[in-house]
Amino acid sequence: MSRSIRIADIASYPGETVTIHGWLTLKTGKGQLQFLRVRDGTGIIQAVVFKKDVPADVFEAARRLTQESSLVVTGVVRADDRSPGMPGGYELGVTDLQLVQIAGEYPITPKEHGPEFLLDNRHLWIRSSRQWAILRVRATVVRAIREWLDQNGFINMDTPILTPAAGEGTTTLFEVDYFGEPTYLAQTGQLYNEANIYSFGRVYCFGPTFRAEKSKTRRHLTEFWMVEPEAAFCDLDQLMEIEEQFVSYIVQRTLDERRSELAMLERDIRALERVTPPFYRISYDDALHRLAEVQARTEDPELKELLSVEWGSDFGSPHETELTAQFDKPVFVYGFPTQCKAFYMEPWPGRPEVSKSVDLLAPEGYGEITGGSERISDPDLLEQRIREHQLPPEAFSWYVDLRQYGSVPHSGFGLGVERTVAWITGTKHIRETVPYPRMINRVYP
RNA sequence: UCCUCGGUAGCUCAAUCGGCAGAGCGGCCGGCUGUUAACCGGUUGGUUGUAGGUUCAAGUCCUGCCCGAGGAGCCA
Repeated sequence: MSRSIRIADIASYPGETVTIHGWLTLKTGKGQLQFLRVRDGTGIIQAVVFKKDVPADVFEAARRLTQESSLVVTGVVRADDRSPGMPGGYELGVTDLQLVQIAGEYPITPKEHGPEFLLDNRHLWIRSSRQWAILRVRATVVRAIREWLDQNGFINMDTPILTPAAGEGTTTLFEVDYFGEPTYLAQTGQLYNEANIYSFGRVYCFGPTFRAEKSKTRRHLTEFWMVEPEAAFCDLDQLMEIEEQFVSYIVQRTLDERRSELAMLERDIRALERVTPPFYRISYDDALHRLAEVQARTEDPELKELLSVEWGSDFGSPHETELTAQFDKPVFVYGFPTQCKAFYMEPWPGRPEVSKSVDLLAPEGYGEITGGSERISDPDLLEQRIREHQLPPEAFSWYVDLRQYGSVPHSGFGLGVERTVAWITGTKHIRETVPYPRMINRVYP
């Protein structure tokens, strides 16, 4: 009876006979030699079955294995530079092999496939090595998020997913029949966070959020995960300091724990190693000047058209791409026009047309990963803004109420998990950064 | 919602001017002692997205619809 081990720990057992429980990801047979690539969830290892080393029925079983067949394989661990895997450098000289199940014809072959086919087979696609690596990075990112916040005085305070018709306008909300009354899936926990800081000081909510936008781009999901920290006695400058510490920690923690996964994904590690405080800070006005320069320089008429932007408009994806191309790590853009941002943002001192808002743009064209602001603390101004935005006052009465009892300057931001994982892993489309993506026209599987 | 491109074997694709619907991979059978998406030989595999139209003849041309991809807007 040999010891059962995990492939991740293979380097601890050179020369020993061990047993691995897993699945066949790939097989290349060569007469009396069968190379089995076996996956157990923790890693991948090559198991070599040589006809003369095993009983005839074991060799026959190895020969008959199909892709994704489940098996229990026993063999001697030996170092071998030729052996692929994760971690590589070791292989298993098979002495025994038990079949658990011969898999039927597996649809995902080691060749190229299109996105529609892969998404229809997402329940199988997650077994592929690239998806495996991305989702392991995601798990680390999620844990790093909680670690940093928990270690820096933020307390986790869950906010509701079923919400009344509040939010920031109802057009992008999914409606749910709540015992005959319409309610909506949350698109933010921020307003509740603002209530919670008066009891806990610094809080965060972390969960799925929902946007019914008919977006069809590589940066959008209808269901995505967002962490939203909120802090009392915190102005915009202090918020940016929190954000850069937070994001840097997430990236560095991922480099510590998931370096080999990032290498599998062929991510440029050095670009991530640069992600340390301080980040660049530019104002909206400065950003506008930079975009005008790019626009004047470019000879691409299409780009020229896409980059035209008036003072007062929010940036689109082309603007973010051009801006972030000028920096080698994340850049804050602060001080957006009041008119293009949400109703609750504090005005800039002496410039009411500008808000104390800040977006964090990831480099390499990944765009906005956080959006935040200092919130209005004055009850009269807040009520005025609610009127200006024609929001139903009764739905926001509790929110205004917060400003009656010890109102303080406070700030917060939201960070999109999928966009962050896409940036860190170098994944083009965020649909690969969540196990089961929800997009317009896709809720299966 | 708008713009562009696409839909042919399980998968990825080809099919010239409208003239017999093909290849690679996968599967199956056989061969091979170091394969890395192995290789070699054989074999299997089709309601060309859908409904109409034009034509002696439509994968190919025309019209509607459905589905997908990339982008815009909006956003994290």
